[in-house]
Amino acid sequence: MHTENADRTDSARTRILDSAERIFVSKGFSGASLRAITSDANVNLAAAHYYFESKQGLFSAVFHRRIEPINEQRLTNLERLLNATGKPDLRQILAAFLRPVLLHSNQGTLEFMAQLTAEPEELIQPLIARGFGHLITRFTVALKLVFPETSELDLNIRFSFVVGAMLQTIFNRSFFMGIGDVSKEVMYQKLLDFCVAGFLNNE
Amino acid sequence: MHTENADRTDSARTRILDSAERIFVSKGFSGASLRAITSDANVNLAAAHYYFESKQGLFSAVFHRRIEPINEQRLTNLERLLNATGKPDLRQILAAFLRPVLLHSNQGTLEFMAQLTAEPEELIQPLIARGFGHLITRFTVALKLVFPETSELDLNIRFSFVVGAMLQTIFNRSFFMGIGDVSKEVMYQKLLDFCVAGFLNNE
DNA sequence: GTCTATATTGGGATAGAC
DNA sequence: GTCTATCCCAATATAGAC
Repeated sequence: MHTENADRTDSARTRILDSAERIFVSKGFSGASLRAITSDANVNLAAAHYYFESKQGLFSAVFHRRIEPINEQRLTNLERLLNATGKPDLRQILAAFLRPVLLHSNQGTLEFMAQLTAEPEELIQPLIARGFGHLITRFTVALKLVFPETSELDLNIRFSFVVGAMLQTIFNRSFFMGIGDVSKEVMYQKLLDFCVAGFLNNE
Repeated sequence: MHTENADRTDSARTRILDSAERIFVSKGFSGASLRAITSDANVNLAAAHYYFESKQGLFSAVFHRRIEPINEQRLTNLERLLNATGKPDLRQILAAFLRPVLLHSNQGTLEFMAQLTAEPEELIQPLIARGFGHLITRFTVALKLVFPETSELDLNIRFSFVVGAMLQTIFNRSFFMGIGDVSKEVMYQKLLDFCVAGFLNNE
């Protein structure tokens, strides 16, 4: 799928990915047409099929390009944490999960991730399973170290609140940053404070 | 748009609304076709246009049927609270917002509400403005009574975390209720505890 | 108010020239 | 690897009979 020379061919391929990402975000999978995407990317309609075979293939490629690096970073953060200290604290674990998204990702990646939750089951389920399954397992195990008395179900429920607050932050960030001077570092701290406090109390 | 007799005509109209709600939820606005909706509702394709004029009109009707009663209930809860006590507490305010959704709405309504956030801007922006604008204003004012020292921007940010956790709860509820025996009352309490603690800490 | 039939558009996908 | 042309299908919408 990937050739060794990387100039003109990659730039067309990359332009398609960039345009697709933006249009999938604003219109959703069904609402985005290959015609709109390829026109935006200044390539021929057939190029999309040449590089990605199908619209689903293109969506999948957009997904993996952005989500996998983030989740690898999250796992790296977590492993480093567990190796350094026998029993990490809650804030460190949540930070390992939230930091790569809130601080080290561009807005396009974030909005694509948020958009994912609303796509049809049959489209995203295989992507989620491959991209997030291992991650959630590892974080649940880590959380269990901090809350050995708490059931895994309970930990998963609280963790879903964290995910929800994070996604809402992504959706609204540009909105809030438009109103006041709210940097992404500030948003990150506010979100982390909120989640740590919420997680702890919820015994 | 609405006739006085309410038997066969309303039942067709209602069946279309019900089917539309379910299919919009699972496929999104663009992914849902009038053909799929009317076929599911056992009415003719043309009936959808007869009752709702266009696909957008149908979407709008689904929105108003479900969201307006919920938001009226939220406002009623809030007004009762403010009239009863000079200075309500945070938990009461958040409960006024969350209770109508988590305890008194059917799953279809909830999923439709969650799905909303991901629809294209131009589709939902007018609906959101009309359906949620006043609500958010009133709740922000109420929160300002509890946190007079905190900026409105900050209150809005924290409130968005609450909304995010709520939406994630909607998305995942059937999932969690499948795993363990987690009733909606339990989910509601866990969510409320999480949000109150998160909101308070985040000074 | 319900249905058939159809106008019209737009979409994904592919064949085949270059 | 890029482009044109086209196939084929599905979609919204509407006209008009009943």
